[in-house]
Amino acid sequence: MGISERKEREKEELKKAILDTAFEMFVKEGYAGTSLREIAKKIEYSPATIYLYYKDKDALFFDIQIKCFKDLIHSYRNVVKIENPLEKLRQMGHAYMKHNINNPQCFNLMFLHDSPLGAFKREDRMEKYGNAIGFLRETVKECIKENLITEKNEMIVRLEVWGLTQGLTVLMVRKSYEGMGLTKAEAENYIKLCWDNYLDRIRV
Amino acid sequence: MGISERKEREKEELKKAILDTAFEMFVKEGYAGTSLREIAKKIEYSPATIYLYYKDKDALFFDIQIKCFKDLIHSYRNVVKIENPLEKLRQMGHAYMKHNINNPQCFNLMFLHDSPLGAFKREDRMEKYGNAIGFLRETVKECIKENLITEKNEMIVRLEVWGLTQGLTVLMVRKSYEGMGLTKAEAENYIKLCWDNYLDRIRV
DNA sequence: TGTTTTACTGAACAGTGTTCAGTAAATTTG
DNA sequence: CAAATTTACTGAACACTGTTCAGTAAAACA
Repeated sequence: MGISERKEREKEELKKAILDTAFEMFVKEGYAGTSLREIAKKIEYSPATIYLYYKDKDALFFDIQIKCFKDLIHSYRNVVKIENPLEKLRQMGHAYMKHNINNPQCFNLMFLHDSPLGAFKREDRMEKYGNAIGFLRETVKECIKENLITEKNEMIVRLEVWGLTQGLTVLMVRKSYEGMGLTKAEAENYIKLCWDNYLDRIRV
Repeated sequence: MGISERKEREKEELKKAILDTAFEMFVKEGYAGTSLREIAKKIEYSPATIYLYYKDKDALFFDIQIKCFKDLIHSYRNVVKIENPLEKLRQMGHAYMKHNINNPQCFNLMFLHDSPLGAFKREDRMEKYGNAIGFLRETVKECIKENLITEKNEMIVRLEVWGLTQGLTVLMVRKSYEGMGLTKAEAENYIKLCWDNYLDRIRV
């Protein structure tokens, strides 16, 4: 069965080529700025061919989002090793914000772009950022268990942590700091201070 | 000069008709889901006519954003009267989140949609949410001045407040709470708790 | 060798934002 | 009042977009 295996391999290679090219363009130009025709031209196939591998633009976009989430989770690789849960939470926040500020378009695609998310089943979505959510949940749980923070309601902490880091990131990515008379570098410094400040306040 | 005045009035009426129809559609269908041809059809004019009143779709969208910001600021009308700065800040946050949760598409258009914002000069942007920013700045300043909060760095407080409320709102609008196993009503309750919690922690 | 399956494409459809020559009516001018 | 000009608008076109589908070569199988 060597032939059919080779064919299978070739198909997967083409699918990967589509995905990689699409990723590059989505990240550079955003969702609206990326056209399937351009992707097709870059990989030297007809636009129709893409439809043999992806149902439509949103199905392709969904896989792009997954790739973005994988990259995000990968940026946690040094954080997961940290012993102290509160320090782990702190580094997690910093890693999260830093990664997204450095990859603003990925952040857009993951959290800010709207339409296609709703088109997929809840389970599909779950799987996407399931790991990231789980990591946060476990770390918060450890912090409470080891009596490192004053707030004992796990959900409250999770929402505050997520809300604050997410909000500060949006502030950076959308350049809202400009309206406050800050440069990007200044704002980035303040963001870090905010996050450390918050953790210092909730620590026991 | 009654005639030219009438003409001027008619022109403004048509411009308003375009804006109102566009607002309705932008809020219902989002930026991408709104087409100038449909707007034109609704007001019973040719698509080309819109271009006599707005340079392009983004110029129209810019005015829509201003309308959204006006609505947002209007939702503060009962908050501004509050005497105690810290209580004013609290109600401000609640009003902000409530308004945006009830008008998620406006929130999208104001803060989450990306492309056209960058196309306008900084001063134009400033003017848009200038009042909202100013209101937050003044309230925070009062809180510090009257020694109501422990943190004395004005910018830190402003960023934390904005970041947290913005982040919690994004969490609601983008339904991230679903990934945490919460219903919308539950999440909305938690959000409020988070915000009150935060303020209780920074109060002196 | 003939048949079927596979992988792909060209052309078309319906939609988009945008431009511009042209037009009919209203206004101003001679 | 008639002619010239300005005003407000439009139809048609251009260059795009996502998407579909009949058709086609080549490869695999019988």
